[in-house]
Amino acid sequence: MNGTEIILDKTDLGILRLMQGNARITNADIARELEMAPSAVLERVKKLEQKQVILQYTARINPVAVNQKLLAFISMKSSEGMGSNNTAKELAKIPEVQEVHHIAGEDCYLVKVRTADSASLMNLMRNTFSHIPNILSTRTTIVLETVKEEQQLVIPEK
Amino acid sequence: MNGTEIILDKTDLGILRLMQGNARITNADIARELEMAPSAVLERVKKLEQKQVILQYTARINPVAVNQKLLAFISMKSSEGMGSNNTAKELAKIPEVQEVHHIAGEDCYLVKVRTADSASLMNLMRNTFSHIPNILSTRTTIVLETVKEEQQLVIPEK
DNA sequence: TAATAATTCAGAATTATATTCAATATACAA
DNA sequence: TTGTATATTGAATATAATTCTGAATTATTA
Repeated sequence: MNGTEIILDKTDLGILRLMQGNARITNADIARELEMAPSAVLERVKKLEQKQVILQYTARINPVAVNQKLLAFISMKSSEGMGSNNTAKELAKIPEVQEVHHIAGEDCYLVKVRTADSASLMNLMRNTFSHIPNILSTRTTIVLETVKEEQQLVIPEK
Repeated sequence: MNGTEIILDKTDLGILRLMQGNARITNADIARELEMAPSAVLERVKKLEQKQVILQYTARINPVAVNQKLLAFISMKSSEGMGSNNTAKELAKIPEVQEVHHIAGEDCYLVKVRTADSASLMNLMRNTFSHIPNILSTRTTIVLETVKEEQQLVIPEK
């Protein structure tokens, strides 16, 4: 028992479902949907934010519209011992790096990167990745086509 | 020239930057930040939505809070010919599947999946993936720790 | 069990924001 | 330059957010 357990009831899950689908939904609309008072919705939303159940409200932007056409996954081996993840933390600081996962198996990290094009990916690897210590090797996989990309979670009914 | 080119000016990019950081920011606050009238912000936001520059407003939810503790990447080979991506489309329909990418190289698809635990991943693969035709082989990589996960884009200044 | 405390909620009042619209301004092309 | 389309402003109005209070429910403790 570490005091961090989070218990969410049906109403909370309803709020999360609505906000995951549309973060700009008004409290008033949530209230109508869930048949409660807007003030009560507001209270719950604030609590969900405080408890870090809601991590962020974000607008998903079309990468092509802002000239970020290239998506790549990079597998990286690191010479770091298990337990420390400084390499990962360094990677995480890079804005073009969207994800850093420590994975089971041969390769230590899986890194998701988005840049304008392959040339800028090269630059990023040469200028930025190369300054991060402990990277032994990298294997870059270019995405040719993205069929689905979102991180909507499956929120339980209850 | 296909009429679909999107030209964004400094103001649009400013709006996108603010909304990417906080989708629940008010138009009034955007207006203050960018020194323009709230009504003008509203118009631009609507256009950005129409043009599909803004794809969605979403709340990022802590996966642990809604019992989605397991994250995995699955490499899949498909017997489909290049060009058709029906397998990918089928995969995309599955709610637990967050991403489907067609990648260059040996494996045809990279699939990102989130479930409650390894048992439910097994169930998903046995019950759902197995019904999708043309999948020749899969290689599942379990994520041990996620150091960073977001899809904030690097939005150019101008 | 009874008393107390903590939560949760609804509703009214206030404040702030969204939205609409008409009037200007601006940009652009002929 | 002049006309045309587009974008912006500012005022008015409609909606929504927020605060607060008290009532009701739920948990906690003696």
